[in-house]
Amino acid sequence: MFDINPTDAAPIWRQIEEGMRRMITLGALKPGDTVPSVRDLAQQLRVNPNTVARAYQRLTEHGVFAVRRGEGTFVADEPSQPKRSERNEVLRDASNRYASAAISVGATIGDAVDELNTSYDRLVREHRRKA
Amino acid sequence: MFDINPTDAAPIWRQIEEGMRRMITLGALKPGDTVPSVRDLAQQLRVNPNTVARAYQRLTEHGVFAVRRGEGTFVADEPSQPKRSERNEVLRDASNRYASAAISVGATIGDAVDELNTSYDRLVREHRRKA
DNA sequence: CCTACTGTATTAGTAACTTAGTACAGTGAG
DNA sequence: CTCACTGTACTAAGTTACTAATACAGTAGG
Repeated sequence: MFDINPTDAAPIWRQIEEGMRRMITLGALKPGDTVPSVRDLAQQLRVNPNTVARAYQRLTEHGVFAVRRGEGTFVADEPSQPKRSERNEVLRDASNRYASAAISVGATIGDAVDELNTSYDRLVREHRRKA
Repeated sequence: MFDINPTDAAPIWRQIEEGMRRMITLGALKPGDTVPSVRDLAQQLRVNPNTVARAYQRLTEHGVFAVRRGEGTFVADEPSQPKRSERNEVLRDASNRYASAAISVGATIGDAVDELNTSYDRLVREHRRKA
């Protein structure tokens, strides 16, 4: 599905949330698809079910997932994309962090862009593989 | 000097450490320059002196700063740059995080690169202004 | 000497995350 | 109905990280 990095500063539930959003954006998960159950995904990722549940709840609150109680969790028919303003804010914050890190280690803008292309392609490829 | 974002997931001491490295990389701080005292910078950034001290200690351990006890802290005569392998690792990790966030909000690679250019330029301009 | 500044060390408090265990309500297949 | 599965809720504990408050040690200048 996707990888969890326990050493990352970002909490696991956020990594799961982001991973699910990535898969939807890239088409590896389509509207109506069933999502692994809380307990299954927890076992697969070797984390606590509560951690997965937290990510699923957030995604449900934001209209990305739809829950049919007793049946399971599904990708919403029209998974809501974040508003453009919010999207831009997230992108800008992430960009600032990356630019800051890049400069602090002496990377040029060219280095940073090259590395970004590599990372982006890798993620796209990873998820397309399982679509 | 530089801005601190208290809402950022990254701890303040790391933001300070990164900010100092940026200023050195961009020439806003040169070898031999004196650095604000722990308490001064703490007051300026509205954070606890210990938080600044932690950043300074790390920079000193890595050979970026030099301390003369009782006198103050200075930029080392030859501030050490991280090894290429470590530099690449930091850059790659940061790039992965950025790419992941970008995809998760539906940004194209073009969007991500544009935003990166903006952030990079802004940081360079900010520090050049005070060099 | 003494005051004011430097960095440093120690201790405590606070908050977040993760894990664990248990329990409850709803659905569907046998 | 019964059983196995769904998501959800709650409490508790443990760990870790960050921040805060205070005291200590060294240096320079009046």
